[in-house]
Parts: sequence; C-alpha cells; structure tokens
Amino acid sequence: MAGPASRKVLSHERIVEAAARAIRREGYAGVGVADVMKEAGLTHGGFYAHFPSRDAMLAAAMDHAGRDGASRMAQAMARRQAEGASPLRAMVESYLSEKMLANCEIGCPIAALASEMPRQSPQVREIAASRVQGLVRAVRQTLPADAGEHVAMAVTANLVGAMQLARALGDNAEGRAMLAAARKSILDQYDTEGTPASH
Amino acid sequence: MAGPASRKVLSHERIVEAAARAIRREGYAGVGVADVMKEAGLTHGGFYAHFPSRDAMLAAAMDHAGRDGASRMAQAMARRQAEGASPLRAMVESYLSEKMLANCEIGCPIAALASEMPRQSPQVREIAASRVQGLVRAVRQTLPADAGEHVAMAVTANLVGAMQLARALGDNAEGRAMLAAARKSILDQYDTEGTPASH
DNA sequence: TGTACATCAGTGAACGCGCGTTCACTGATGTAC
DNA sequence: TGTACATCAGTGAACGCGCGTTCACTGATGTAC
Repeated sequence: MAGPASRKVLSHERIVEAAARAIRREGYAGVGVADVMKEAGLTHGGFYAHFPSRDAMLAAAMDHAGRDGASRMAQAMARRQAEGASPLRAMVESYLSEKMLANCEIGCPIAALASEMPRQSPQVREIAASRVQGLVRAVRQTLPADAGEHVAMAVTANLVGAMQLARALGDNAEGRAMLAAARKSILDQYDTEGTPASH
Repeated sequence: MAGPASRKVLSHERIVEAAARAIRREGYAGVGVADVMKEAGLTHGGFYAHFPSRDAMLAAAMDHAGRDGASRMAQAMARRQAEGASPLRAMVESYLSEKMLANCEIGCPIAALASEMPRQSPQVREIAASRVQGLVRAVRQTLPADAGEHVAMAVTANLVGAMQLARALGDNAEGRAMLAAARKSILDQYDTEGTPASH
C-alpha cells in the first residue's frame, strides 16, 4: 500500500488487464492461462502465485472489464455531452458506436459475453449480474425523470441486444444497419430534447 | 429418399438434434463430439462417417436449432393468437416467456449463442447471420404495417437482449423482472390493439 | 427358400495435442550485522 | 559501506486429463444365385 507498488502487484495488474481484454475478445471459454500470462509478459508457471485457479482469474477479469468498460463509456459520453448531446443521446451513440462494433476487447463485457454468462461459475455470474444492474442504473440516469425502472431495463436490453446482433451480422453494412436502427428507435422514443440541430 | 429412412439417416438426424440442443445448453465451446454422440445413443468413433469435422456439426446444429426454435415459436404464437392476442403480443409473450428463461435448450439459438457468434467459423457465422435476418423478418410481420425496417430491427434486439440479460441475472425474480420490463415496454410502444381485456 | 458373399453403420482402442496445474529451481531483491 | 543470508517473484519442465481425429475391426443388413 505504501510507496510505489511492488513488482508483484504490478504483475498482478498486468495479468488482470490482459485477462479483461482476452475474455472480451475470445470469450470465457477461449481464454487460456498461458495466453494471458504471455500477454502480460510472463510465463505460465507463475500464474498460481497470483490466482488460486483459472476461474478466479476469470472472475477478476470480469470485474476489471466491467470497470474498464464503464469508465471508457463515461469518457465517451462526456465528450458527446460537451458537444451538446443530451445524456441519452450521448449514451446511445457511445454504446452503439461503430468503434465498439469493431473493438469488442475494449467495450462492454456484457455485450461481449452475455450468452456465456449462464454457464459460468457462481463467482463469475454474481459479478456479471451486478454489472448488468449497474448498466441499468447508468441507463436510467440518462432517461427522462418520469421513465420507470422498466423503461431503463428495456433500453438496456435494446442496447446490449443490438450490439450483439450487429456483431453477429458482422462488421459490415448489415451490422452497421442494426446499430443505426437501434439508435434511431431509442432516440425517437425517449430523447425529449431532440437532435442538437433538429431544425 | 424412397421408403422408410435408412438406419444411417435416422442416426444422422438424432445426432443433429442432440447437437442442436447441446449448443443451446452448453454453447459452441462447451459441446464435444463424444457428448453429442452419446446423447444420440452412439459411440464417438462413428462420428466421422456423419460429418467431416466438429465444426461442420456445429454448422448443422445451428441450422437445425434455428428451424426448431422458429417452429416452436410459431406454435406458441398460434396458441396465444387463438386466445385473442394480437400477433405482436403473441410474439413478445412467447419469446420473452418464463418457460424460455428456464429452457434455453429448446429456445431461440440466437439468444442462447449471440455473443459467441463473432468467434465462430465463417460457415457457422453465415448460418447464424441468416437466422438473425429471419428473426427480424418474423418480428416485422407482427408489427403495424407502417412500422419501418428499423423498428423491426430494434424490437428484435430488444427481445434477444432482454432474454440474455434475464438469463445472466438468473432464473429468479430479477431475471423475470427483466422479461416483464421488456414485454411491457415493447407492447406499450407498438401494440396498437391494446390488451385483450383492456377495459 | 436357403446359402455365400459384399456392403456398410457403428465400435472401441489409440494417437497427438493443448490445457490447467504442480513443483523444483533460479536469479533478483531486500535485510542483518 | 560491505558481506552473508533469507525471502520471494518468476521460470520452465513435467504430469494428468480430455478432446478431436483416425483406424482396424465387428456385427448386422442386404444382394446374388
């Protein structure tokens, strides 16, 4: 805690960061201990000085990916709001951007991993479930004050589902059409402030 | 083709059916050749008389799961429409039912596998992408005639996303709340016929 | 109808490979005096 | 300040296991005559 972080702590952080990127890129099932250690600049033998098991690493990776995704999201939203976008528009355009379509490894881990969640360990599932709740809360804060909790849930489902379907269709015209459709649909329904240059 | 299906054809069908259930239950990565053959009542050695590779089986399984999910969906919708539900209500209540929350192995393969799609072989991805387009078309047929393609895409994303988030939250009150929220949100917006007993 | 043979679906042992995990060891960092 | 020792992070070989794939063989089905 005191002074500069020790060598081990720095290694630990590199491992978790590498794992957080790897799960979003390859899925839980596609991530191996040796790959992650290599990406962190280490050899696989030292892994068990950092985690009791591969599964514990996945849990830490999901937790880190959640924070990472949320903070990148907040930054992207702030930039758009500084340019005059409403909070909802900033959220929708940040979440459903073409950049996120192409770069899942730095995006929202829920979109990258949702359908694998039911098959994970209780430890991983618990962290993932609280991330889902966190995303619903974040969405709710961008909605009109009179919108109920159920609207925030539905909009969250819309965001996550649209990004996944877009990725399933591919990083091409069809995938981009899916993103555009979801952006338009959500904003048409809930963006009371209209577009910045609407007329 | 003529007469009763041969022994081999019957075995092939059993293998594909077992695989179609397995991928929805365990994900692509969780499905092994030996497991599927066992579930089909065979031993693993005979597999390569039916498929050139595990990946070819996954493609056939995705295709079959798509047809299976769509036909179960059509049946569930028909029952609800016979009871007086509008097409959209029948679709939304069938897709976002608590039965589907608990039984992913007989449900929509897109909801069960969406986030794994970008990591599959071109063969599998192509079949999956056409299933996504098919679901969008099916949704569009339940929407008011003046609703654009983008509305059908957004509603599809909402359906798929809500089921996945519900499953990520768990087969419990939180998961069911996610389904209910999405059902209400979609019907509030697009169901012009109102509830059957609305007043 | 019955026998001999060919075909063919399925069996189960085996192979090679990759993965999670373990462990004896190395080399560097830090501490005692 | 310098030397001797202890601690500790990381290395790399090894183990066991499961998986996709191959293959020689078996037993059943179908055909020829």
